Amino acid sequence: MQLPEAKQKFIETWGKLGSEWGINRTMAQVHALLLVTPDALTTEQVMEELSISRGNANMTLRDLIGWGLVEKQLRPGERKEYFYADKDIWNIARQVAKERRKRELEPVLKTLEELIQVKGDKNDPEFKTFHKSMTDINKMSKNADRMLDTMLQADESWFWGSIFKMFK
Amino acid sequence: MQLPEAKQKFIETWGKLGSEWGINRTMAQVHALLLVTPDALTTEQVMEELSISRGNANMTLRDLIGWGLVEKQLRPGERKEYFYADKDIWNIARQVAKERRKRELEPVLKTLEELIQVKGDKNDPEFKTFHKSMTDINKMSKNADRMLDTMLQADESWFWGSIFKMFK
DNA sequence: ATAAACTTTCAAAAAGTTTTGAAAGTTTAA
DNA sequence: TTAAACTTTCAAAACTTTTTGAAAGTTTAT
Repeated sequence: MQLPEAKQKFIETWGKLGSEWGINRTMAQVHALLLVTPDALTTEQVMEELSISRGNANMTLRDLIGWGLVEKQLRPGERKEYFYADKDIWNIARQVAKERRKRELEPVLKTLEELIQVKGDKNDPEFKTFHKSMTDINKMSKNADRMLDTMLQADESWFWGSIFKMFK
Repeated sequence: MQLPEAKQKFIETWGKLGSEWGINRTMAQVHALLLVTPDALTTEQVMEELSISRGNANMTLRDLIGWGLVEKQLRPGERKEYFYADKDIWNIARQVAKERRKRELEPVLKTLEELIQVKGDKNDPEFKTFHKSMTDINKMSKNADRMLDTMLQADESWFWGSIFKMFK
């Protein structure tokens, strides 16, 4: 397999993976393209490489910036904006975990707290089952939340730091 | 808030969460319904409670069985099939992690192995960036894979067992 | 102030996904 | 074997999400 074909395949794979995990396919593809490109690209180049429209490229790049995965670069003497992706995969994973925690885990935790407060007849199996499920899910989500929090600070954490080293 | 309303809200929340994570909304909703229902339900009851069609209910229940989240129960002397969801949230999480690992992580690892083999000019920045990204992503995915594997066996593992207890 | 270079917006269209429901299939009891 | 009870299938319809592209907006240089 040659480089251009391999790039194509990676972009396709990354896009598919993204969409399976609730990330827009094009966004994952643009990210993949930037990941295998040594230097920053313009909107124009992204449009060209992936055959997507200007509007789509622009929106997707803005989203990627919102996720903290891509940065805008300005070059002295040029009007065009260049887009560059951080290539450190550990930073990428942290960034994604951080965003999803904020965007998805937090709202669910809020709803669960509310649902746990619902009062009912302690002898009603319906109520008992409901209440137990809510309590259990809440507990586990809170744990996941705390765990993520700890892991996201792994740089500074002796404990997780040493655990991750085990997997290097 | 009263129980029926609370159930409704939970079903809605769980469905939304599911779709944000690449799981079909209805599937997540049916699962949520079964999670807050003490006993097994028939296809008919699921259709009724969620106002969905027979075909949809049937397919969704089959999918849930495929994910290992729901079991079919047969009652002596009855023709109908009953569906019951395991309510142990830790089992649920493990099951989902296990399935997604198999369905998504494994194929990506396979593709990455292939892309890492691609040969090229070691002085070409294009090639260098591509190769480094592939190697890094592969490393991290393999780690995630091994970590999941370890965690999925936590029951039998002294090490992770004791780590999880910290978060109880 | 003007025009060129570039970015952003958004309504409409296309693409993709999910749902429906009627028909076909299967199993069981008598 | 037949009919009733139940389950499964799948093409078409409904719905959701994504993409397009032309128009509007912004910035910069002269």
